[in-house]
Amino acid sequence: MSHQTVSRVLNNSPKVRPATRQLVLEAMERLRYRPNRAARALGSGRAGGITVVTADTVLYGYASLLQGVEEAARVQGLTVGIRVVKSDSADEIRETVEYLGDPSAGWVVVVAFDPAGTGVLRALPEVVPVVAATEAGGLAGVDRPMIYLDEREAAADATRHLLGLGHATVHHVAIPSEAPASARQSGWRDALLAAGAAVPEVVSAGWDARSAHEAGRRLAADPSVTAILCGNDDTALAVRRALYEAGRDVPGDVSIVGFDDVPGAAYWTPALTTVRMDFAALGRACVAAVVGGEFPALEAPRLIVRESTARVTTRRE
Amino acid sequence: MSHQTVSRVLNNSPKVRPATRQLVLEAMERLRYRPNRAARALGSGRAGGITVVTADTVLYGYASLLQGVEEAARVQGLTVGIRVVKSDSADEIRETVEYLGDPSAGWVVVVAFDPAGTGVLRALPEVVPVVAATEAGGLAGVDRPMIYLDEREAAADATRHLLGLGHATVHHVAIPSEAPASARQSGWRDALLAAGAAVPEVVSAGWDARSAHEAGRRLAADPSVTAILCGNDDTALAVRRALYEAGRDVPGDVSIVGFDDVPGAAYWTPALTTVRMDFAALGRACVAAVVGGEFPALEAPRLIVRESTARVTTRRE
DNA sequence: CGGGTGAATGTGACCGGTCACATTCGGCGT
DNA sequence: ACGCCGAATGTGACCGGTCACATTCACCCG
Repeated sequence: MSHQTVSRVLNNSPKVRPATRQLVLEAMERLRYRPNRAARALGSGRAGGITVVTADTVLYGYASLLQGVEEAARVQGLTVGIRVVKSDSADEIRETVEYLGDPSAGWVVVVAFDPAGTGVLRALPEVVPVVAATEAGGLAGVDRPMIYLDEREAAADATRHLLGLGHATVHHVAIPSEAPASARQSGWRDALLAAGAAVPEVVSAGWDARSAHEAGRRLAADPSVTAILCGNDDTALAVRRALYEAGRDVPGDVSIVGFDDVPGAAYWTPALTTVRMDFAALGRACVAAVVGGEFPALEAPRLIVRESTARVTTRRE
Repeated sequence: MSHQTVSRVLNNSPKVRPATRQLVLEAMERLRYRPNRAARALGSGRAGGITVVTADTVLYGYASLLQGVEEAARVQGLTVGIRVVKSDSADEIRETVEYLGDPSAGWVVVVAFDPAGTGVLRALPEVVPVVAATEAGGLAGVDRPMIYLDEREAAADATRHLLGLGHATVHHVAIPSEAPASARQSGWRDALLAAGAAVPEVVSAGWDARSAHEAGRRLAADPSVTAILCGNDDTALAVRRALYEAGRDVPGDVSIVGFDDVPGAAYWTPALTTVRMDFAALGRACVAAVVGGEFPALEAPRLIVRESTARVTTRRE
């Protein structure tokens, strides 16, 4: 029995008789043989693995996507590596791209939710097999497979929900990943326009709670704001805090809606009305796209109405 | 110039003249040469990387630790892989151990906060170089390097803080990772004992918000509980919700304390009094322990008093 | 029953480094 | 100027698979 035959059963090539395959499999079991991943990668030129490039590992969306990638990769027998790019500085992008240039990095999944991610995606040489998880709509001028969750309709739903509750308009606090033409913003804006409501200026916040809190303070100071659509749940948390500090009740005085539906959102007080985003499924889809396995259906993001939104009241006690 | 000399400068062996090294370095730059990681791993038998074994990637403690590992690994030029073990089922542990048996897995960091992690740690063959992030005190009967954050004193502090506020005793909701003799529980119990307070039965909860909520409901139903030390911040969130549903105000009627200090904790309403745990530093320390770099000082967990704890009132309006 | 044919298996080189060892170099003592 | 010795460099095998190609096998047909 030659090493080649063994190699063939490992890669389950069709050119091996079932009986022979069985024989090899038994021998492998008996000898407790485990193929060496490094040797495999070296010989074939490509690695049996995926590396995910991300700007963060703690934020819910990123962590959740990573979880999805890992899960899908594991069932396929693929290793998963992780590489964080903190910023979109030229140096950091260059280093990351060099790192990914090594064939043993394998397939690459870049989380292109932010400038760091998109920067890497743009700079990656043609030869590196990559798939990107992006904002809805993908990235203009990039010719790479891209997958996304399209939350445009859900954003519009959320806006209409608020309008339907009697709010004159809906304000929006954006997170860093949002472009002006992003699905969140355009869904929100279009719904406002369609309803003939005023389109307030977007307030921008960072990923950190502090800046979201600051954004919340600005809005809380304006008595005309009664409904806020927040870029994500973390933002909503800080905005709600700012509202509380200003003495404005949620949802009594102001209604808020988040994005993501973090695991605890249903347990907030008040429970948060938010848009559920299935980042883990997005991660699994990325793996399928890059290695070509079963492609899971991506459930569209949808609004989950809970307690943080309410009919506007004209109470003046 | 032989390939061997190049290999030597790559591994910065001392046996190469500075002038020669410089020459090689320049040539590498000119040729845009990048060493192939797979070939390196194959030739040397060991991989230049770390793989993190963890039961979860989304929960704050785990995600944060992973972030710390990645950061430290990246500055050392090490790759980082990730492998999740969802449960401590025999099959899953065996598969994970087999996976780690491959030399190209490199050094291993196992997050042994739970049965899955400790199971892998116990089953790992002697030859696999590993370091474990564990509960305070380490694991009995395991002869492996272990690093931990010792929150015993902080747990005692939190308990004393609550007692000092006039609460007769402090209840405790435990998370899955806690052993009865864990630092959290023994710190809490000892402080109670030292103060001559009753030691209530521990209420156990899972990682999920639902079970924490259920635990909270049980406590909320008992009018004698006025102070609760929660196993982590996520638990505290759900417990606080249960209290709210039962019509009990926080901190007016019941004071709660969490563990971890998740990024948003300061922005809760009321802001959460909690114990800050620096999981990222723990992750960095694991890398240092396993590859032998700069060992960062581990800051001891400490109580951060905010708004969710207050003096017990005897108001009966 | 020989020849032809496609499927199954074997052969040796090769991936890009590292390792153990051989060789050459450079400076020193005499 | 010679020889010596340790330091610097070069040589070839090897890690454990994969690849391209050669060979053998089994079976069918005339």
